[in-house]
Amino acid sequence: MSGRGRVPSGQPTIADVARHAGVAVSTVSYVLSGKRAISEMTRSRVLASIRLLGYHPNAGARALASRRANVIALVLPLRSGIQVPVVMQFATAVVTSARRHDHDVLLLTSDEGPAGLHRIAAGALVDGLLVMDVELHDGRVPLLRDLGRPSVLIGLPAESRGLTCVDLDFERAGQVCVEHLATLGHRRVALLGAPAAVYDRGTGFAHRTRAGVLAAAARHGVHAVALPCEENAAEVHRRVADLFARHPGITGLVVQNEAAVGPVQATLAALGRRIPRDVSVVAVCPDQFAEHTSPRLTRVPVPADQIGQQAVSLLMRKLGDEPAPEVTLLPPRLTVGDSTAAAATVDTSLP
Amino acid sequence: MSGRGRVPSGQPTIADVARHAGVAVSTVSYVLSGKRAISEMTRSRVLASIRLLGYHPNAGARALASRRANVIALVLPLRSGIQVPVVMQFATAVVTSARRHDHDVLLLTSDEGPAGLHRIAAGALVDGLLVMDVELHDGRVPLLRDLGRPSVLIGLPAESRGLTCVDLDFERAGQVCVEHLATLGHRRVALLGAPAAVYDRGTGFAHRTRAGVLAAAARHGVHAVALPCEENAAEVHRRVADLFARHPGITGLVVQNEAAVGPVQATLAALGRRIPRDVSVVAVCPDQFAEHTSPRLTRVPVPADQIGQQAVSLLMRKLGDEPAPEVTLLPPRLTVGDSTAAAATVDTSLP
DNA sequence: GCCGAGTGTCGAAGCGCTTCGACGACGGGT
DNA sequence: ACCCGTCGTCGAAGCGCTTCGACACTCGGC
Repeated sequence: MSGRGRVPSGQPTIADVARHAGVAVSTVSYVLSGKRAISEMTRSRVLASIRLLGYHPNAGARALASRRANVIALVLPLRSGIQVPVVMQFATAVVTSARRHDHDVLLLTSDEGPAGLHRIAAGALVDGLLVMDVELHDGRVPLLRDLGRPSVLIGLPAESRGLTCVDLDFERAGQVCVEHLATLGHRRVALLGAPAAVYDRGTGFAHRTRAGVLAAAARHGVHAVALPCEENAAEVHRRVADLFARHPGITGLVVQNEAAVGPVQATLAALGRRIPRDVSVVAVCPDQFAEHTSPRLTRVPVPADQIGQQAVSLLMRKLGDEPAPEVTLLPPRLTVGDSTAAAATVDTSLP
Repeated sequence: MSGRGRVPSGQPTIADVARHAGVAVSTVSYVLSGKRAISEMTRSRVLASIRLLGYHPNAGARALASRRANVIALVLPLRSGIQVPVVMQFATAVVTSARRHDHDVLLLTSDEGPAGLHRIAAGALVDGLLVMDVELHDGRVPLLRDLGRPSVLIGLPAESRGLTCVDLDFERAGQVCVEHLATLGHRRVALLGAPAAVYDRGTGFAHRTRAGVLAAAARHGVHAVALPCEENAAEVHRRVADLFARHPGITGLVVQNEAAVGPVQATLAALGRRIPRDVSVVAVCPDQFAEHTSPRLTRVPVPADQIGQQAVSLLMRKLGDEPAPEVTLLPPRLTVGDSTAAAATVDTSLP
């Protein structure tokens, strides 16, 4: 036993590589980082040794010395009313693009609260943060401001100064839906929005969509009602039946809630209203989902991939101390399916 | 300017705490880790300084010195046919319980492949791995074996020796569903399983459920057919209609696919078969989902929370060098809803 | 009154990496 | 022939933490 040595980790270290290649440790480091010129000969010799020994730099040591962990945090919502598949799509998009920038992703849930963010950021476990599902008046915003680490929000709080935010332009999305219906001659439409709880906590995308719908309706002389919409079949049924009882002339529906689409279809069928003959339906939902319903939905997809990618790019820019725009809103794109058609002459004799 | 010093990070270090509390650095460390006895007086003085300075240990330094990153990797599937909400539930359960063990979670997607796992593990970014959606003959299994880091699989590969696996006992789940139907007097049942692609790649849970269904059926003298089931409405409709055309006597349905439940209900309605009067339906799906359908489903939930928690516990045990069982199968629990009832006298005059 | 077994604390040696300054070797301008 | 700038490499100093051995003390037992 040689004194107080601990057991070696087993993994080869940069010193092993240096020894094997017959160069200094720092040279190996520079080969890896490219921060100084290295002759082609040395370079290839070092790389060969690295491959041969199966060397992987120790993340902790690297983080300690360089003050960069090459890890970003992804703060996901765990709340009710979130659109699970969309969130999942975000997450994978974020992981994939982060890897493309040579970063890994640490998964946080908001339920550890501000303390969690603080712990992570202060402990230098991550270099920057990506925060999803931001509310209009989000308590985490001031925290992010003085966390001392770059961050990007997915979503748009009421006050975005000094922050970096990315999102779909939900207001435009709402407008686009209504404009599509208006063009088809619909004069009375309704928005089946997010669950009431989502509006209550002031989640941006729900409010902005509603605002867009109402604004576009007003502009085009369309009568519009907006109501929240829960995700379970029974409740959807009740709401939709009630809606048509009150407003029998409605011929256009904008559905914001992927989970509600199925029940809405079923309810319309039960009410004897066919899609798109009697009622046209536009949904805000993933393309993949829309393609699998019958009839195929006319929809405005939430481009989770793009948003995720964009968010990562912006965060990387900030990590590199480059300036980043405060607000990036991606333009919505409406894809016409088979669930919308020209408005029929109003037939008030419908049941 | 004092020579070659770099800019200090801004965060207080353990040395700052030690100085402030008037003790040695090592004493602070021992207060934090509890690995040596510290007098109550010193202890509280140190803790006060920590709080006052807002000290958070640097994760990199800690990882480097202790050879433990206090981070585990969660390897999520990104494939088609996965049950997104269930995966999400897993993920959150894992994050939450990991935090309870003072660990964070690094999110990996399998699409970086084995190289990704290797990079992470060799670089000591994580102490252990949690791998989801394991296939019967999963290519990652041999890799995990010689990765040199503890791992726990969620799912059950064909050969589980030397591994640690957690899952719902899907075989029993299948049995329980059939037994429930058999007890109610059903004599012809069908399993609408996972999408064909899921069987093709040999995903354990799908195969095991099918085996359980068929075995229980045989044992109870029930006639059973099992068929894969895609997730889009049109396809479901085709399959189900075809099924009843071929086997008009079927009165019991086991549906394994949350996404298929809605379309199945719609199809049955379209075929003029009422639930549960004409057809009883048992689903393998989350409780929350089952509660929101009408009628409320009889179901065997996948206890994603429990599985996730259990997986983390096992991984922690392995990280502490304690032995862990190779296979942990959680017993399924059937909850009776309103979608199953006693089999009606066979009425072959049905359309 | 002395020994041995704790207790509580300290100092120092790393953990594996990055980065800074230094320095020899070379080459082009004058 | 000389100086200077550039290129390629090296050595060493940390980064902030854990952990080991050492070293006072205190206390009970004989």
